[in-house]
Amino acid sequence: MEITVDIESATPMFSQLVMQIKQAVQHGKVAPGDPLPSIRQLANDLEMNNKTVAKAYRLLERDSVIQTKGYRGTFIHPDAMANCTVDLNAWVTKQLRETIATFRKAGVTDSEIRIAFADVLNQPQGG
Amino acid sequence: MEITVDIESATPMFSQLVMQIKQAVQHGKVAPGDPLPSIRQLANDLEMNNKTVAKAYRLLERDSVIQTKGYRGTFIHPDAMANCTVDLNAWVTKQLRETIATFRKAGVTDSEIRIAFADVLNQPQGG
DNA sequence: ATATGTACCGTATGTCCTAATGGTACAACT
DNA sequence: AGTTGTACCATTAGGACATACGGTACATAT
Repeated sequence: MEITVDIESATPMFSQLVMQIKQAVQHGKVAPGDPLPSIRQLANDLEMNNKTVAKAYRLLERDSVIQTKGYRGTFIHPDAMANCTVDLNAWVTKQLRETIATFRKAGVTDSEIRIAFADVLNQPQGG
Repeated sequence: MEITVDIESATPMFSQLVMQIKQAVQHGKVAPGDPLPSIRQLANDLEMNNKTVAKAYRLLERDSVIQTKGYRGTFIHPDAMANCTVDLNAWVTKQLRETIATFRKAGVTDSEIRIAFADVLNQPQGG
C-alpha cells in the first residue's frame, strides 16, 4: 500500500491519510487482517509528525476501518469494506443542513445560530 | 424608559439593549404603541454607534417586540408582551442540543461537528 | 532493549467570526 | 431642511479554533 501526502494541498494531511487508506480498502489493495505500518513508522516515512498520523488512525478506528491492537500493531478491520463506505461526516452535514434550514426559515440570524451552537458544543458533554 | 449600557460587560452592547427593552415590556414600564427613541437618538444618548443600536432594533423587530414604521419612528409592538417571552434562542439551543447529542453518541468528534457546521452555514442560503 | 498505541504538556500559524466603530447614501415623509 | 429606518462601503481588536509541530512519559508486549 503506497501512501503519499501533499503538503501543499488544501486538504489536511491527516485527512489525506484517511481518504487514501479508505480508498485502498475499497479498491481491494488491502484485505481485512492486513497489517498497517505503525504510527511512528508511517510518520517517519512520510516525514510528518506522529500526532498527525495518530489522528488519522484514530479516526479510521472510530469508523471501524482499521483495528488497533495495542503493542501488536494496527490492522485492517474485518468489516472494513462495508464500513468505509459509511460516511459519518456526510450524515452529520445532512442533519445539520436540515436543522439550520429550519432555523433560517424561522428568521434566526446566522450569528445567533453560531452563538447557540458554540454554547451547546462547549458544554461538559452529554449535552 | 431608562436604558443603560455597560461597556465593560462581557455581554455585547446590542444584546444588553435587547434584554433591557424586553424587560421594560415585561415589567409594564412601556405599553404597546409607546414610541421608542430613534436609532440615532438612542445611539447619541448612550454614546454608541448607530449600527449597534440598529442591530438591537432589528432583532427586536424580528421578534415582534417592536415595530418600525419607517420615517414615522419605532414603537412597541401590539403583542410585545406575549412575544418577548418567546425566546427564539432558547428554541434554537434546545434543537441544537439534541442534534449534537446524537452526533456525539455516534462517535463524531466535536471538531468534525464544528467543521460540518461551518460548511453548512457558509453556504449561499436556503441550505 | 525495542516496539506498540496512547496520553499529557506545550507552541506556532493561519483562518474565521464577532463586536463595534466610521462614513456615505437612499427614499419617504414632516 | 430635517428626520426616519436602512443599506452599502470599510476598518479595528479580540477570541476561538484547526492544523501541525515538539517533547516526554506510560503500560504492554516481544
